[in-house]
Amino acid sequence: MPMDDLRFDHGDQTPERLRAQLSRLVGMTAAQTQRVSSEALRAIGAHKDHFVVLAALAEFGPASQAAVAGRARVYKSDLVAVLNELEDGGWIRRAPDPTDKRRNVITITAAGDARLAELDGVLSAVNNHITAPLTANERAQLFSLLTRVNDHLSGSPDLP
Amino acid sequence: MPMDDLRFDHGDQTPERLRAQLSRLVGMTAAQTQRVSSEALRAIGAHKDHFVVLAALAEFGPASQAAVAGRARVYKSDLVAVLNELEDGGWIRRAPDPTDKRRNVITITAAGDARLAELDGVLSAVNNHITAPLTANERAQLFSLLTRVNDHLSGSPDLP
DNA sequence: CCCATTTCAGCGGTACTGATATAG
DNA sequence: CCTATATCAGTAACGCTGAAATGG
Repeated sequence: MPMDDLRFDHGDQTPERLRAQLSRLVGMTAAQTQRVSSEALRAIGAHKDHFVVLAALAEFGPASQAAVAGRARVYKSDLVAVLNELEDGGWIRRAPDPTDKRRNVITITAAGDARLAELDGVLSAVNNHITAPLTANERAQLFSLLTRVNDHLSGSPDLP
Repeated sequence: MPMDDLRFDHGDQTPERLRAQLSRLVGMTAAQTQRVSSEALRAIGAHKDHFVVLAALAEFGPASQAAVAGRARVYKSDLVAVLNELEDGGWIRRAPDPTDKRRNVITITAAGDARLAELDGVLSAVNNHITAPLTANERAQLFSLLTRVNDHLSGSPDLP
């Protein structure tokens, strides 16, 4: 993986190195947001992967576990437990694919749609709490900037 | 912890829920940046905490472990191992405080200053790589927005 | 007696890797 | 024979908690 050889432009000799590293800043922010969001989700018996998986099913329709894993960007190995939990809640169905016996076809249920709406509500409240000090414009800016960084770093390779 | 009760403003009925959650976006970005940055640091035998601790010592001068932990925002319990490693490298000195026998006084060495410059260089390159698709203005914006979110979420309470 | 400091031991959740069995 | 799928087992680093020992 190539790495550009320019130095980061802080004002020159900086005494404030501690606040100057983006990798640290984004890491700290992620830790805090994850704490808030998983707290809120745990209160209703969910994890964050529940949301992504249900959202991927609602958006793209029924699919094999491998396809869902790709769309939700969850590792196939981790998806198994998530689907077990979602199945136990009655939010998805896991049925063998008649056309390819290796595959399961995952389908979201009506209860799953409702659950997704519930999770969406909780996460939206979390996102509002997180971005409380920002204006609507600034939220959109932050979102756009992070999306660009994210797309640049991931290049969307398939997860193993 | 209070949570605002407004719904997050996405365009209304969104089919793109997967890309619409800031908590997820910041989490994914953090995972990627951490992977890149810890890879780069491991190549020279360092972790990210090495940088923060050395930077805190360089910026604020010698201090007790508790003070360093507060400034670097590293848990006191985790700091112990970090200081052991930094001491083994000759980058810091750990000496008992004569005025308070509970404390160690941590001091950065000349070698530590050089090591800090090395780590700063590596991390700056990493940050440039991460923000490669952004203009200088956009980098500054992202930095400012994240800082505000971060300050809002942490409120800078002391770590245990 | 209570509080501060250092250290150790452990936990829970996350991203990630590898191996295995089954089937195309 | 090689590849894909679902599943299981396990790892590493991280953020964080709790308790013990020593000393103010």
